[in-house]
Amino acid sequence: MEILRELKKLALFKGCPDQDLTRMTNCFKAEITSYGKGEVIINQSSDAGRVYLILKGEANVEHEDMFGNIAIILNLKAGDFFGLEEAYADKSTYKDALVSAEKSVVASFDRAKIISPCSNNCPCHQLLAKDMMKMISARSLALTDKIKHLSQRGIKDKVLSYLETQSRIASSSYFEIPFNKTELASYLAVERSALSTVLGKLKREGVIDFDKKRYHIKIKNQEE
Amino acid sequence: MEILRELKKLALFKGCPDQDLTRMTNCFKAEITSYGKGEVIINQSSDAGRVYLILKGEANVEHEDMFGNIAIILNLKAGDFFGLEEAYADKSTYKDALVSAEKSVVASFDRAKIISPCSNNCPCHQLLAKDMMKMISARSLALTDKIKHLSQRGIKDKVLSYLETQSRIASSSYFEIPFNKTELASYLAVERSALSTVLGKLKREGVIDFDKKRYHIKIKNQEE
DNA sequence: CCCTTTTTGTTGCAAAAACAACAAAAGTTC
DNA sequence: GAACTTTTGTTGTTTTTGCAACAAAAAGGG
Repeated sequence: MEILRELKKLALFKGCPDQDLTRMTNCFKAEITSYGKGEVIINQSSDAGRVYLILKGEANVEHEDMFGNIAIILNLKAGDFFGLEEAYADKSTYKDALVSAEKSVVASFDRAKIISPCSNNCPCHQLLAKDMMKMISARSLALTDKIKHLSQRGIKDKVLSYLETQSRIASSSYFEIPFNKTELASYLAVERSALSTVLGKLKREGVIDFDKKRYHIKIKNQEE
Repeated sequence: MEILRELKKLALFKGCPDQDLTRMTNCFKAEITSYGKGEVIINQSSDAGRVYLILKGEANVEHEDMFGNIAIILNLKAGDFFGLEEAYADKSTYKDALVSAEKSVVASFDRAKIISPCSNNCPCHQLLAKDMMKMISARSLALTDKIKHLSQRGIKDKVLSYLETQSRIASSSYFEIPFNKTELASYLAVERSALSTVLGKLKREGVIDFDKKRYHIKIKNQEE
């Protein structure tokens, strides 16, 4: 089965023998779908019946507010999930949309099977529960990081806060981000053209350098 | 024991018989401490060895950035925890501080005992695990809500987005928020005086009314 | 009740961001 | 490679926010 091959690549299932994986995917009613760039995987406000797991590519969690503005909340990569919080917190609808950011492959599972102990007594299910806990916790910490970026006073500080976090994640002053300039503006909740101006200034000042999605922090903020 | 009385009031432990509660609190090495307004319960960057549970009063999760600006990330009430994400995601330090927002009573537990199945086989421990999952998920959703407020274009939209969420939580157009104006500015990451101006304008326009920490949304944003 | 501290509202000014419109550059498609 | 689409940078104008300083109001503490 193709599902198996993809799942096995993820850290989440690395401890699972094939046999157990098959049993689990059956139990979870797993389904796999491919999406092209910009395709909506699941719509904002729709029924939260399934949990989604990115197998390949990337997807963005997006939110449209009452004025029609669309903000990118979070970028998800292979191994990341969507909808798990709603499942555990028992929310009946998603409050955000999941949109494929490039060609992607996404698995979805029956939410009820994921959150409650399986009657089939799947061997890896308990292990999985702990991993889920870890993933939700990591998500929560990531959201807190984002709040710190958004809490910065100006565009310059917002973007530097974000880039420094990305640099830390990559453990290098050279790194690639998952957003183009338009998407970055949406992620940081600022005007695209204003962001462009600020980035240009930072480049001219020699603080950072960038090309496409690749960035380089040349001078780090040396306080504290 | 005093601990018992306080714990029993929380939804988290409502299913637990006294006997099991006692066993658990011993097992978790529970400690209880009282704090006055403004007192630091746990410092940013300190070792993340314990998990904190608010028993009485309120506390704020605060973050100081490299410029010395302090932002209120989140307000915690009785029944809310701090440090659980770090425990499950295996982070060794807290990246934020926990500060008592008023007179409060806080329990703390050994993080290792909380996250791994107890060898004593405490009867409620498994039940607790599921509740933890629910709480972390709820936290994650709350952080996403906050990101939506911070993603709004101006102060006016930020504050209205926040107030509408609070109104929804209270299921009433009359509600009380946990922040004074200074704290609200810090929570929404805007200038206090600018917020004051905007709030005054919204009041004069008849959109909202407020007194101290009590607010009333008179005209709801009627789009979408 | 007086004194002190904290909170809140106000104002003028400077700085920054939003907005709009456009042009250049890069990427896609056929 | 020509035509089209998307992304990016630029500029000028308007609006908003940040900042600083101050005064009034409220809260807290002997």
